[in-house]
Amino acid sequence: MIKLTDTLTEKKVEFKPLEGKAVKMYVCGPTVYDHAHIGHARSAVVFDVIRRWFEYRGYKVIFVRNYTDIDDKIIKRAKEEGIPWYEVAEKYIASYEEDMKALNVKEPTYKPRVSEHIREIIEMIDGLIEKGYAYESEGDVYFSVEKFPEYGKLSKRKTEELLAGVRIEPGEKKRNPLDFALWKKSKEGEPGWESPWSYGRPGWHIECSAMSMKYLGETMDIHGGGLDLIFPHHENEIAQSEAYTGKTFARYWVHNGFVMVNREKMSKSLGNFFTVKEILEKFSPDVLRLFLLSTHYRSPIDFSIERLEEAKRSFERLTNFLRIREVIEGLEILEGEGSPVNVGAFRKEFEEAMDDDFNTARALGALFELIREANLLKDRALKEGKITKAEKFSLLEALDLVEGALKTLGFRLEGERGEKGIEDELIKLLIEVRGELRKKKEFALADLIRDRLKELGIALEDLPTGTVYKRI
RNA sequence: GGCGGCGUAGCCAAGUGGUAAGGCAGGGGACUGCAAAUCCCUUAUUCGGCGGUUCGAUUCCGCCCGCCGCCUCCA
Repeated sequence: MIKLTDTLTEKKVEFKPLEGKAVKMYVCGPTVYDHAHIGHARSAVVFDVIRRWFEYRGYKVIFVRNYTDIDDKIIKRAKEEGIPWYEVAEKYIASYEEDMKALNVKEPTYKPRVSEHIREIIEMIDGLIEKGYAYESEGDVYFSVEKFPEYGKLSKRKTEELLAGVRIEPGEKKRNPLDFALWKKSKEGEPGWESPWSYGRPGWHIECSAMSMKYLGETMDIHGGGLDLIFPHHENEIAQSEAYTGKTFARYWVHNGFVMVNREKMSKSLGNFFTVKEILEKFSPDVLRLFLLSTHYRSPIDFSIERLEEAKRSFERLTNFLRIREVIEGLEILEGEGSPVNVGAFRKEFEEAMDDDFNTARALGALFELIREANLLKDRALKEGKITKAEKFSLLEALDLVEGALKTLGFRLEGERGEKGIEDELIKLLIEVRGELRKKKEFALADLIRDRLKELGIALEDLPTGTVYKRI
């Protein structure tokens, strides 16, 4: 049973799918006017893990992530760069996808773009006008918030309170200051599409409603995104969608916390952001992922290079463990039972943690605990040079669990088990030669091999059972 | 001002009405020809402060202090 925290009810609830063993999931993707930063990465990784966990639990996940490829910022950027808006969009979609691939975020089932769904959007706006929820005003179309009494239910705001803080702009075309645009008439020289109201473009919120309905139907299971989207974006999505269909739009709302820098939200406007690309130049995607998953997805996480350095060392503890496989393979088998590691208990703890609102921090904790126990057994066996069948089996089981669990969490673990290539064969040959030299106590030569290999990025470790290597 | 969240060891971070997971750093040890790496052990009588409920609270309630977010575009 998977539990998750639903923003709408503000409670941790049991997830029950709308139909069968399927999860219909929509996550708000980026507005593509710049490279993604770590905040975007967090959202992407968090929902990637959620998706992967549902799949691990046997659900078929239909995952939709949109691209907002037409909006004011993109138009502004196009002017700055002196290229058409669609080239800006194209460029940053490519950049985003490159990042997602690097981060090992699974490909969504659908990746709809706003500009390719204008027809659906117009249809929906038309329907909302027909039902009396929206009105046209000088080429713009607005959603009438007062027609939807439940407005504010997601963000826990009352329309009166919202009105109190509103400043009336001069030349306002809205009937009510809280009304939001469904369609915006294009200004001179701006891109747009023909519609019944004007040559214009969709407002920001309507796109997600129209596109999610196209791919997921009128009601979806999970709608996700960053906390900052709750108001007004998701609130508006609920209003227009539920007004349109008369049905529940999303059955569960899931929101991830912010990435902070010096206790402030990482954002474009504050300029305190690190792009995914610049971080990946210094740290592996797995390290970044471990950093992001070391805190519960709903809590804020403070970003810094120091934190990443910590995550890196922490990650090494995981991968070092995966490398003990070859060590235990070489041990002599001893009669008897011994004291095997109770791997099942750790698997249970890991799964329970993940089932409990995707508690990755707790789940990772369980893996670290297992690693300590397994290392303990390994060290003892290594000292004695012997291991019982049951113990060996439990260590192999532990290795499988840790490796499998990490992969389920989306870690790549590339190169952690040693690729089989000519390069590796050559390294093994050098290790063998060095081993012979060491036996003859020709340490100068042996050390030369070790030093030269290190210069090439291959670190040797002399263990009681032999020498192993890893790339650094 | 309205709404929401947070405050757990040097740092990061889980967690529960019954006496504090895990990671990093620090200290000690094992292993080693030397080294590097690795591994093990160890570090909170205590969970922002003050009251209350309770046999018992870090966990529930109230107040206070500090920090953050949303209320405008934002993952």
